[in-house]
Amino acid sequence: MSTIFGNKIKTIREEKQIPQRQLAAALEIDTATYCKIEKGDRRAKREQVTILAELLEVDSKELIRLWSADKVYDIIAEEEEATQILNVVAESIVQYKRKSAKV
Amino acid sequence: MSTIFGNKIKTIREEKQIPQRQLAAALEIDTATYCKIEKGDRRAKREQVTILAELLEVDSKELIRLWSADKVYDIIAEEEEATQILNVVAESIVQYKRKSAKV
DNA sequence: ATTATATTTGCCAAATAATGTCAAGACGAA
DNA sequence: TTCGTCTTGACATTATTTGGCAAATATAAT
Repeated sequence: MSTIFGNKIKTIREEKQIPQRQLAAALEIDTATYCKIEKGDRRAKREQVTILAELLEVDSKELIRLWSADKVYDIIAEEEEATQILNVVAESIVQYKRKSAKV
Repeated sequence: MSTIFGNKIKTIREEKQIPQRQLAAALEIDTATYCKIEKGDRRAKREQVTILAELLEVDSKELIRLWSADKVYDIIAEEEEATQILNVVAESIVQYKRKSAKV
């Protein structure tokens, strides 16, 4: 699994010198599970990302962005034309916005 | 669920005037399931996409691209900053390529 | 070296999500 | 109506994800 998100929270946590144990407790999960989240073996839940953002004092939107990026990355990394896929998606988003703007 | 892929195969199928029943048989699934794939209620499996590409005589890479795009779209459509997420992913891909190029 | 603390890993069970089928309904054409 | 096609909902089955426990491996302090 991808580690865009995990690396980010790990870096910040280490900067702030907070043990995994403490964050795990706040998320109400095992330290082992928390560890896996940092390593990219487990995916944090959305609410957990929010909680982490508070504890680590980072912009939660930023974290959500990285967390989402991980999910996307995992899907397209396996594919040859990863970048083109992103283009297709970007296109679709634009098209959708056009439609909803009309309404 | 997103319908980038479903719409595509539906359009082509109709152009070619092939009944769903026939494609469903080729994919070894119920017509109901095939119908759902076109509607975006169910996701085709990767191998099924390949088979469809052959039967519909479309470039399989193209279809895979749309099929992947659907998956990505579903992830980020819910998020506010959908476009920024795509940027983060694009960035990560570039970075990964840099690293692998060095090796 | 020994103890204490922190992190990591493997494996299993529980929870969740996905896939597929069946049965029934909708729709249009003949 | 009847036939063929398409669609939908409920349900069963499967696959994937998630979390905890226990054990292993760092890391740090004494």
